[in-house]
Amino acid sequence: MAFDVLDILKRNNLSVTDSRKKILEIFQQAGGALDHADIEKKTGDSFDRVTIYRTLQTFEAKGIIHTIPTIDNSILYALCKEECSQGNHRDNHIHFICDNCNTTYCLNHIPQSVVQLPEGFTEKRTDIIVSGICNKCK
Amino acid sequence: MAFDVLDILKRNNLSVTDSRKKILEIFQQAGGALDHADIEKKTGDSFDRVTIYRTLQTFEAKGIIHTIPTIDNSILYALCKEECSQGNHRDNHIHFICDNCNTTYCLNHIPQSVVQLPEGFTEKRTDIIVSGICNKCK
DNA sequence: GTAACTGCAAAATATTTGCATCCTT
DNA sequence: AAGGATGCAAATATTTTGCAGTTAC
Repeated sequence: MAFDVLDILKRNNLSVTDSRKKILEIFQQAGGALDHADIEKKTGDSFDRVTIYRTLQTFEAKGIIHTIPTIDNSILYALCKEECSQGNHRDNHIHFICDNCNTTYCLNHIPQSVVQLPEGFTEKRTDIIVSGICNKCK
Repeated sequence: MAFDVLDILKRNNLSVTDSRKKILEIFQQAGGALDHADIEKKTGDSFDRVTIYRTLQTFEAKGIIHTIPTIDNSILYALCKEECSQGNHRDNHIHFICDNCNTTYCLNHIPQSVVQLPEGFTEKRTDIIVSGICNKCK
C-alpha cells in the first residue's frame, strides 16, 4: 500500500509530501470516486483546503487521477488505471453513481464504439454515467 | 416562436413573465445547451442573476429543461424534447461537446441498453457525453 | 385581491491567487 | 542550498436565502 503510493509519486516526478501520500491513500482505500469535500472530510483537518485543491490539480495534470462528469455541481475524481499513462489517456470508463448511498463505482467494462456520430463529428473521449441503485443498496 | 414559448409556460402552469419568456427564447435560438453564464450574457443585464438561477430551477423542476453532466465544473442546461413529459423523464440523450467551439449538441440517437451492469445494479438514468470536434470545426 | 415572481441585499459556499515559510531532494 | 510545496490571508466567483415591492391572473 505505502509502496504503491510512493511508487506513483516517483514515477511522476513528484516530491513525496504528507498531503500527497495521504490523498493517494484515501483514493486507494475508497476504491471509487471522491470529490473535494469527501477528501477534506477524510483528511480531518490535517491539511489546508488550498493544499487539497492544488494536490488534486497536480494529480490530474500528471494523469494520476481523472475527473468524472456529474449531473450536479460536483467534480468527482478517481484514480486512473495503469493503462492511462500520462498523455495517453483513454478515459472511456463507465461510472455508476448510486442514488441512495451516493457511491461512485468505476466499471471497467468498456463498450466498443457505442455511439454512432453524425457525419463530420470526431470522437475523442466518451464518458458514460449511469445512475440508479447499487448492489449494496438494493 | 413566440407562440411556442407561451405554450410551454402554459402547459406547465407557469405564469408568463418577461424573464421566463426571454430565457426560453434564448434556449430555442441556441439550439444546444447553455450554462448560467451563457444565459446571463445573452440576457444582457435585463434580469437579476438570482432570477436566472430561480428560473432555471423552476424549468428543471417542471421538466422543461434538463441538466447535462460536464467534465469541468459547469452545469449545462438544455431544452427537453417533447417526449420527456413531466415526471416521465427519459433523459438518456447523448450529448456531444466540441473541444474547439465549445458548443453542446443533443444527439437524438438513443442506444438501447448500452451498458451491461454487474449483478445487483439497477439502471435508472444513463448519460453519455462525447467530446471531440464537431462538423463545423473539423 | 391574492398568490406568485422579481430585485436587492446579504449570507453561505466554493475556488483562486500572492506571498512568506517550510520541506524535499 | 535551491526549488518546490504548504499554510495563511485575502480576493474572486458561485449559489442560496430573506424580505419587500411588483406583477400576472
